[in-house]
Amino acid sequence: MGVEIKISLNGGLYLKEPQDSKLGRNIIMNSILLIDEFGFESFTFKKLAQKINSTEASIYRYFENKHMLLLFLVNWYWEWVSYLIKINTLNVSNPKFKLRIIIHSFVSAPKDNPGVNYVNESKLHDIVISEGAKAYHTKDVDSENSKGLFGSYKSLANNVSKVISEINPHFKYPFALATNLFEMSNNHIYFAKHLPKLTDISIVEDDFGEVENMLNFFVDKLLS
Amino acid sequence: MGVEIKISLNGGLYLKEPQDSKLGRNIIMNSILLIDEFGFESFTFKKLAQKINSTEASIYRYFENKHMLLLFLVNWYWEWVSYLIKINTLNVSNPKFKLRIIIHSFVSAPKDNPGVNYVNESKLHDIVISEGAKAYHTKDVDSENSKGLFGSYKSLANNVSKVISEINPHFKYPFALATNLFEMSNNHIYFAKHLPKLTDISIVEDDFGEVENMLNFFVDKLLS
DNA sequence: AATTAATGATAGTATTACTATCATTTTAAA
DNA sequence: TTTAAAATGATAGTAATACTATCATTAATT
Repeated sequence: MGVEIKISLNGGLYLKEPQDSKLGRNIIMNSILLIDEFGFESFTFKKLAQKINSTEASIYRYFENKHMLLLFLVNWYWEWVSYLIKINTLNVSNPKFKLRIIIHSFVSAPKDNPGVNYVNESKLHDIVISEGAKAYHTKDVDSENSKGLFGSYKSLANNVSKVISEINPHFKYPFALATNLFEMSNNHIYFAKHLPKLTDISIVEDDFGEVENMLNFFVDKLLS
Repeated sequence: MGVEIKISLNGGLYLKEPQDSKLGRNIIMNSILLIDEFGFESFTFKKLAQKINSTEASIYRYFENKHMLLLFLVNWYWEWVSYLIKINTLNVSNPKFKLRIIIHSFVSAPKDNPGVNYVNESKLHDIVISEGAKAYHTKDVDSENSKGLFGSYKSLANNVSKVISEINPHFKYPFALATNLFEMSNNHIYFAKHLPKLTDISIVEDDFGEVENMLNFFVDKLLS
């Protein structure tokens, strides 16, 4: 019943597609809860197995290791944001307006949006904020990148960079600005919560409006 | 012989001041080399002990664990950058000019600068770029922050934010811009090397000039 | 020369990150 | 409906990691 979204990801991220089985979806759902609860370092497949009444061995049949699982989640997240952006900008042609909607889509994505029942998008957002950078800060970046394991993020960045270039075709840094918007959003939400001296943003009751305003201000200034 | 710099850091970062003993300095020096070589995840105190012909137990007398060691290194790095900025801007009063020098100081810091013999500043810079974000993306941020373990970064951000506010007292995001300059610098150097589709920057022969140009461009636009 | 501090050597423990094997259950095909 | 195949569970085991503890030795200090 209702609309079902299935997000398709690079096959190199998993050993067996977790979205296609009950156990797989359970792994996704509860890994999000556990990583959010304990942090990525303290998260283990054993804990996850216990939580879902399964075994380590079974989880290893889906994911090579917890790093791959994190990569999977992060890619899932960016694909989902891409999807949100797509539907939110469907009939919008003005690029300036489009970029505003894009920013709103990824800053406030998890709040009030169509989701998938086995994914808590809000907690997944928190994970991307707190642990996302670890997904690509590895000794294996280059080999993982060549396998396309960062494809979702790259494709999103590419799309946003196109809108930026539409607004100002002479702007020299469309990709850097695009990625910087994502990184800044995540960073300053994190700073506001944990290292407030590093930002001017404050967050009250999960309202990321100030972040959105800041990004819009940056964009306006930079592309003028 | 020559000028000696000793960088003083929050005592909570270590169990025993490593800069004061031969073994301690050896730990610092070789941990930088090993983390750079293997990446933080694969770096262990055992490997380090072997490399310096010492023992795990001895290393544990200096640092609680490898996370603390990383925090120490990162703080050391930011203190060192602060020091560079201070001497490079000694007689500069124009804040716009000052900010340019600041940017140059941290982007190209490790290239041609007075250093400390037991620290390879260039490799330490690489570590900050590749692993730095892990220092504060932990479940223990809050408690570590309350102990002042991110003090060096915060104080640097504070100083830079002051210069930003001098340039434009009406600018609403001096702290966010300051930290964003650091994060952007590190991120885009990393992207240029490993995920070039995420940036417009390219780096040829360790010349970070393009990064510097980009940051200067951003600053000029945003503060105008 | 005596005392204290720093380091080394060695051993041991709990946890992690897996891999392997076989039994059982579920699903799909004939 | 039976049969085969695929998925999962149960159990065991291994190598490495992240420590802690104890005692011996060496170096520094008084």
